[in-house]
Amino acid sequence: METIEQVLESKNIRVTAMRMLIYKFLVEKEVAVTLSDIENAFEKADRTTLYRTIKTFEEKDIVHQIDDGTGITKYALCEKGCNCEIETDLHLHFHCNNCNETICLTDHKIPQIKVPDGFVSENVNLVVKGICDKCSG
Amino acid sequence: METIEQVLESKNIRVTAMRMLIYKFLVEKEVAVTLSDIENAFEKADRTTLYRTIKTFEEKDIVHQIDDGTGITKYALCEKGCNCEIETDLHLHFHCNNCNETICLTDHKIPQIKVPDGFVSENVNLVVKGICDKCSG
DNA sequence: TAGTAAGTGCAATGGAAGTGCATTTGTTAT
DNA sequence: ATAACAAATGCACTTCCATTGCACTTACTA
Ligand SMILES: [Mn+2]
Ligand SMILES: [Mn+2]
Ligand SMILES: [Zn+2]
Ligand SMILES: [Zn+2]
Repeated sequence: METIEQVLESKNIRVTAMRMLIYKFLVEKEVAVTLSDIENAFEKADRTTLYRTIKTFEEKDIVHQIDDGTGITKYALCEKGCNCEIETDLHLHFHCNNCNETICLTDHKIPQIKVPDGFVSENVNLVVKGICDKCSG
Repeated sequence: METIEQVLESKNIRVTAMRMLIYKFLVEKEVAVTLSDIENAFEKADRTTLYRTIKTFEEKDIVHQIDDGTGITKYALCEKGCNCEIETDLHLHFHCNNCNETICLTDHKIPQIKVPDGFVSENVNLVVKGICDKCSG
């Protein structure tokens, strides 16, 4: 089991208190989070710091951004061994219309999508909306 | 061939100068447009009017909204006989990373997406990003 | 341990979306 | 045709999220 320090170090970013806390927060949350979510969890910290921390995490492929159509960008930890660097996010995302939460369905890869002649597909964003398992129960 | 008046009347909204102009603008554009695009095309008109016009068009299923991941909502005319009322937008959208334009691929329907047990899929947003036919030529 | 680079906090900005209210325009009934 | 009503438009203002500049603090490294 890798420690948080080890994760950060392996991504070549400095280990700071703030970063460790935010990383831990993301691990514990099982759903994608907004910047406001993080803000609410760390009221003593400055918004800008949280913002830049998550941006750094994004650049270093620690988290990936999710646009679930709510208009607010969400973030979730990349899975171990995910290679965002090479191609973006192959898995699909599910947004619950009831509880308003968004989760990564990392096991559900996006199928090959055909595009017309002349078009070149570089990546695909796929968001399914509906009712999540917790809400449909 | 239906006139613009006839289109608007068939959707039960009042025919006004502004609405006809915006409708015409949308027909001529072959790509999805932002509110700013419309704003730039009609500098004499007030933003609010344009905003509310497009919202009315959306409600009446004259246009549909597209979230292509750029963070700015775009709009495009619904195809004749498209039934947005029943289910949202079955076709996929293509966003060009080069010219930054987004188009409807109305012939390319979104495939059935499997979700895990307990999840209920209500609708799907699928955006393919890459290079469009004009830019790849 | 001094010097440098990176991280953090505060203040301010910008863009897009949305709303309240007064005015104008279109529709309908007399 | 005109009055009465409803819908459309214009203006001003607000809110929310994202983003930046700059000063200060903390962490690395020579
Ligand atoms: Mn994900
Ligand atoms: Mn479309
Ligand atoms: Zn739910
Ligand atoms: Zn293009």
